[in-house]
Amino acid sequence: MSSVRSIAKLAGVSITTVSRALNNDPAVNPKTRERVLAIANRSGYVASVGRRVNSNLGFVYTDESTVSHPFDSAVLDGVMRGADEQRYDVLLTNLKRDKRPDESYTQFFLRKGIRGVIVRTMRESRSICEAIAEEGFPMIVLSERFSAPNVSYIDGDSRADSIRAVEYLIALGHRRIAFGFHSIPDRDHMDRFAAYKEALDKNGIPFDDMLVFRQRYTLAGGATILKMVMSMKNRATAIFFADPLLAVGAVKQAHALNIAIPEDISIVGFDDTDLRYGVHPTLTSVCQDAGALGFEAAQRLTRMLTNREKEVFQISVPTFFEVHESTGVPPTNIEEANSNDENGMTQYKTAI
Amino acid sequence: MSSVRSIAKLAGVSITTVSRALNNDPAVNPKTRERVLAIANRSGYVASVGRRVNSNLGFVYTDESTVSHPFDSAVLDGVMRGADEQRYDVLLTNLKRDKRPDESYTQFFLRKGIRGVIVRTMRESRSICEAIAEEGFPMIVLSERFSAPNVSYIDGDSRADSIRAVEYLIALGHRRIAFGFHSIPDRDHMDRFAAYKEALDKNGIPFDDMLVFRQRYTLAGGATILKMVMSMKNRATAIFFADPLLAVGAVKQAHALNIAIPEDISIVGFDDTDLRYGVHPTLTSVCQDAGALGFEAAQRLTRMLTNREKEVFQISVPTFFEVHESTGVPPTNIEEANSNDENGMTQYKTAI
DNA sequence: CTGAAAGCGCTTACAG
DNA sequence: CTGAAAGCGCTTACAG
Repeated sequence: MSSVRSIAKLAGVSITTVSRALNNDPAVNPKTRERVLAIANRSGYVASVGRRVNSNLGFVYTDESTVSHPFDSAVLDGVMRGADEQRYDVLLTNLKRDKRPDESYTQFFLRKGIRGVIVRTMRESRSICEAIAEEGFPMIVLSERFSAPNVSYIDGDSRADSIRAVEYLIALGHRRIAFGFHSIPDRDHMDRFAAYKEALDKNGIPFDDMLVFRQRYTLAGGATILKMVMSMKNRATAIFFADPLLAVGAVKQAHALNIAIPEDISIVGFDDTDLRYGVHPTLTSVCQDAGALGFEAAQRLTRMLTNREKEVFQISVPTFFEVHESTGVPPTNIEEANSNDENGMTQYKTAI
Repeated sequence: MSSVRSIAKLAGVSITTVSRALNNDPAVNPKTRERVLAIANRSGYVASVGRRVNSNLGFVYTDESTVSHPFDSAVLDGVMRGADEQRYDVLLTNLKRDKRPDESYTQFFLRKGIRGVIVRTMRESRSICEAIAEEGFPMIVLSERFSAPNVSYIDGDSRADSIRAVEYLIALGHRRIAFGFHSIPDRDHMDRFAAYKEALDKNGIPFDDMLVFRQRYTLAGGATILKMVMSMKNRATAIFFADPLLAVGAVKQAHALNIAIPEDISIVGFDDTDLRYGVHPTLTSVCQDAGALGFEAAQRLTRMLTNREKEVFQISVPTFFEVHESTGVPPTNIEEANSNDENGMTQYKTAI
């Protein structure tokens, strides 16, 4: 077992200094501190009370926690199953809330008794992941990608299928295709937005800013997008949603307004779990198994910790694209439908 | 701060014995062990490394973890928000998996660095909660009720509204009302089942075992129940679901089979979050705010820990009943609809 | 089944 | 900015 004593020997300092470095005593020389922490990380140090060793896996948010989103709750379920094998417990924690500004990430995690972390991050906090990797603390980032060779991640790669999804709509005859995504700037949604634009571009369809909609990841957000799309001049005939809740909310709103899917509007969703089967019609969707991603991340990380070997994983799991009943050819009488709107509400329901 | 030393003084033993009792050394006399652990609980003991004190709140399953169920993920979200105020971290752990058979619950929690627990439990493991309370470890049980005066709980009480829901169906004219619940025997579902029977009984409608359906809490489970209900002789004209996912799955399946809601069948759901708004028609539902329950539990427990005062909370938060569009009068031609089924699939869609 | 004493891991007041 | 030494909380080999 790694201890202050063994670290002291390796760092060529006293155990006093090691303890100070670990506890962020400002008296300690920054260079010394860094050397000590690097060694602590290399040797898998964690403070122990007698024989007692905490085997906690951190499930760490760099920003706000979003545990109740379908993606996160499925991931967390997978993480717990993955942590089971090596008998780790999962500690939920939040860097934004709890990390003291002057302590390093390693210091923060060690203070919490965490041996390794699975990190959920937003676009702006990517750099935090790079900093943690730089310190050498055992980590796997979930659902982000990094070019730096020292950052481990497991990523659901939805780019190819997002292009495929949009091109599928184009092949059906759609030319006005809207894009809906959520307001948290994470990489997944950026990917899907880029793919959306790329697919349009490849097929000679001009990108139109008016067709891009951003809302909070709620059913209400999806409903709002649907209403906005249906009420605009020269409206879209299809929507590609980058978020499951937005897609479900839009379908629901369409029913409420008596708008037929796919006769009046085609919808492609995104699904982290099996929500696409929860609505009618079943949503044509780009899909990933969030639970499997979480399981994989936790299993790999805990095995690594148990075996005391450092490896870097950079894994991209491709999504899959499923065609169901929410997509079809665009309505033929779209111009009329848009124009004969007398008192604000068009009568949709193209069929019948 | 409570320490082995202070406990030793109070218990009239040496610190050696205290340490042994805490660590479950079999050599220690059971009576002594019990006395020491009781004092440890009373004084809020938790092992510390130097000044370092872990402030972990345990989110503990007595059986299988069900983190991905909408109820649990909403509760967990609330628990994290509630734990924020007093800056506790949340440790997910599982008694079934990790507790050694010979250690007490207190020993188990202290070993994990947990100061207080929020417990999720099943019918059969209720007694575990009573045992934890008996040991005196700080705990709040979520979504169970206890008559023992020393067990704290926060419970969403759905009994009155479940009766109201079934009576609402009866008032609409329904006489054959099915009941669908999930296969995990928790108290909530038992409550709702009892309420269902009580409502029938109060209104002179005989209970029929054939109308009770139990499935795993999945969309597929709900779909199965709907298919079974629709295909039975002398079928039900309404279903009361005790689980959100079952209700949503049933609605979806009805759409797929072209069965109109509520024209062909009325559906009352149960909703822990806002899923009722995710389907069409919006589900008439018995509702509770699972996130609020979790928040309340975590906030009360952590405040209690911070203030070092022991209180017992026995709180029942009533659900609320919302009528939406999934319920209506029963179909008039039900007998014919049941009989003119030639090749196995009746043509429903009463309207039109 | 229990305790005095040695010892381990860590922190910290004191000294430089 | 650093370390030797005292000290704290805990565990454990030894003794009874």
